[in-house]
Amino acid sequence: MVELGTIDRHSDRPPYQQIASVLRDLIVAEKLEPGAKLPSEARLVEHYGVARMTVRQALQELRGEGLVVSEHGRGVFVRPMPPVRRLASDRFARKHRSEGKAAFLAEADSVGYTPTVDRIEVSHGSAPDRVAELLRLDVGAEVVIRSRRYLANGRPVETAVSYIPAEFAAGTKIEQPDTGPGGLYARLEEAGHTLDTFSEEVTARMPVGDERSALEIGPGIPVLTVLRTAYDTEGVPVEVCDTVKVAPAYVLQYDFPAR
Amino acid sequence: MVELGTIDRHSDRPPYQQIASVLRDLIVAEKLEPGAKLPSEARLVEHYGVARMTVRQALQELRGEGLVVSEHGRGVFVRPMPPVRRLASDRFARKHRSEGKAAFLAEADSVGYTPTVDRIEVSHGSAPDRVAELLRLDVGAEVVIRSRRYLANGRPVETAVSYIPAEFAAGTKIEQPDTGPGGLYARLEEAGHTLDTFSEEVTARMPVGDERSALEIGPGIPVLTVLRTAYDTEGVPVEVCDTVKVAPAYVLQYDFPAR
DNA sequence: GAGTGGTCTAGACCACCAC
DNA sequence: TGGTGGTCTAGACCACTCC
Repeated sequence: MVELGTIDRHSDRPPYQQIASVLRDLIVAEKLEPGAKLPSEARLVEHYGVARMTVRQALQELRGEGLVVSEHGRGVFVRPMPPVRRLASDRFARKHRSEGKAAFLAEADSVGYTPTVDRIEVSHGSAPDRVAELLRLDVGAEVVIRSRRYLANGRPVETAVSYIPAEFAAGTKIEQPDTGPGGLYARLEEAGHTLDTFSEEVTARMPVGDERSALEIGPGIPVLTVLRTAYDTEGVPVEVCDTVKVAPAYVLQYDFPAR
Repeated sequence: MVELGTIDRHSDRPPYQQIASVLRDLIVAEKLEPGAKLPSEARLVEHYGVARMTVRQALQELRGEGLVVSEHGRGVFVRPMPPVRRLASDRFARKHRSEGKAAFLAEADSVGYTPTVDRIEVSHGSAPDRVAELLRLDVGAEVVIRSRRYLANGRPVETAVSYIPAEFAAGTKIEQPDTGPGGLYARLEEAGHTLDTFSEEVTARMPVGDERSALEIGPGIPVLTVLRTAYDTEGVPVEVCDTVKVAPAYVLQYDFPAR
C-alpha cells in the first residue's frame, strides 16, 4: 500500500498538479517500482475527492514526462526502463568484426543484457533524397535496403535501416536477411571496400506515430536519431545507416582530436 | 483564412485525433506559418460542433508534439523554431581559436544568425560527482564554475556549465566573466595546457522544470545533453563542460575512423 | 460480468491579456 | 470589458482485459 497523502484545496497549485506531484514523488523515490501498477483512476477519484477528469489530467502530466504508461483495460503502470547502452565511437572497430560479431551483439556481452534482432527485412528500392545525397547517388538510384529492430532484454531499443548502393551489394550476403559472421561491414570489406571512416549526424526529437509503436514508447519519450555514413579507404560512401534509438536507453560517446 | 475541413463522426479515429490531424497538416504544410495564431478554442468548438474538452484534447496532442504553444489569455500559436545549428566535431579546432573567436561566435558567421551570450556567472565551488570523476578529482575538490546561456536570433538554444580545476584557472581570465579573445580554451593553452583530445557523452531526454524556463521551451520539446571533457597533451582532463541544448535546433556531427 | 482506461458532453468559474 | 486559455464538475457510453 502506498501513501497517497491529500491535496490542499486552497493552494496556489491546482489539484491536478498536486496529485501529479504526489505520484511523481512516489515513482522517483521508487516507492512505486518500475512496472508497478498505480491505483486505478476510480480509486484516485475516491481518495482525493475530485472529478475523474482531474485525476486524468494528473496522469496525463506523468505520461507526458514518460514516467508512466497506460494500458487500456489493465491499468496505469510505472514505466520500466530498458538498460542503458553506452555506444563508444570505436564500437565498429575492426577487432570486433574479426571476432565474427556484429556491433550490437558484441557489445551485449560486455554490458550484460540479452540482445535480440527481429523484423529483419531486405529489399531493393530507391534511397530517400538525403540518403542519396550522402551516398552521392542520383535521386532514385537503386539501393539495397536492410531494416531491422534491436531489442535488449526483450524490450525494443532501436530501429535501423541501412542503404547500400546496389552495385556494392550485388551477389553478396548483403542481399540476404542473414549477412553472416561479422555482419554487413565484414561483407563490404570482403567485397573490396575496406572501411576507413564513419561520419554520424546525431539529432533528437519526439517520436512520430509508427516509431512509437515499433519502439513501444509513449509520447513522453524522445528518440535519438543517428545517421551514419561509412566511407571506404578511397573516400567512397558505401553505406548509410539511419537509426532511431529510445533516448533514455542510450549514451553516445565520441572522442575527437583538438587538432 | 485557413481551411479547417470537417470531421467524420463514423470514422474509426476519434474526433479529437481527426481535429489534431487537420491542424497538424496545416502546420507542417506551413499553411499556418511559425508564429501564426490558431483559431480560438471557441471557434473550433463552433466549427466542428464538438465539446470544448474535445478541442482541448486535440490541442493537447499538438502541444505534446511540440508543434504549438499556448499563451494564457492570448491564444495558441504555431511554435516558431530557432535556426538549426550544425555542430561538427572540428568546431573546437585551433584555427578557430587563433582567429580570436570562441566556438559559438565563430560558427554564427558561417551559418548566418545573430549570436548572443547572456547569464554569464562565474563562481568557485565543488564539482558534481560525475564531473569530479571525469576530472579525476576527489569529490568536493574546488573547481571554477562558469555558466552561461547561448541565444541565436534572440532565442535561447543552449545552456552550458564549465568546470575547471581551480589550480588550472588560478590567476587567469578564466576566473573572470570575460575570458578574452579565443575564449576559455585559449586561456587554458596559454596556461600551458595544450589541448589534445575531446571526449563527449551525448544523451537526450525531456527537460526538467528550470531547463524549460531557461530554454523557453514547453514540455513537448526534448533536449540534447552533451558532457564534454577536454584533455591536454599529457592526457590530463582540464575542463568538463555540461551543455543542455534545445534538441530541434541542433545537428551534431562526428567523424571517426573505422580503425 | 466486473474492472479498467478512452472518449465525450455541457456546462461552470477563474486568470490573463488586449483594448 | 470581452475574448482567450486554464481548471474543474458530474455525469455518460464505449473498448479492452481478465476471470
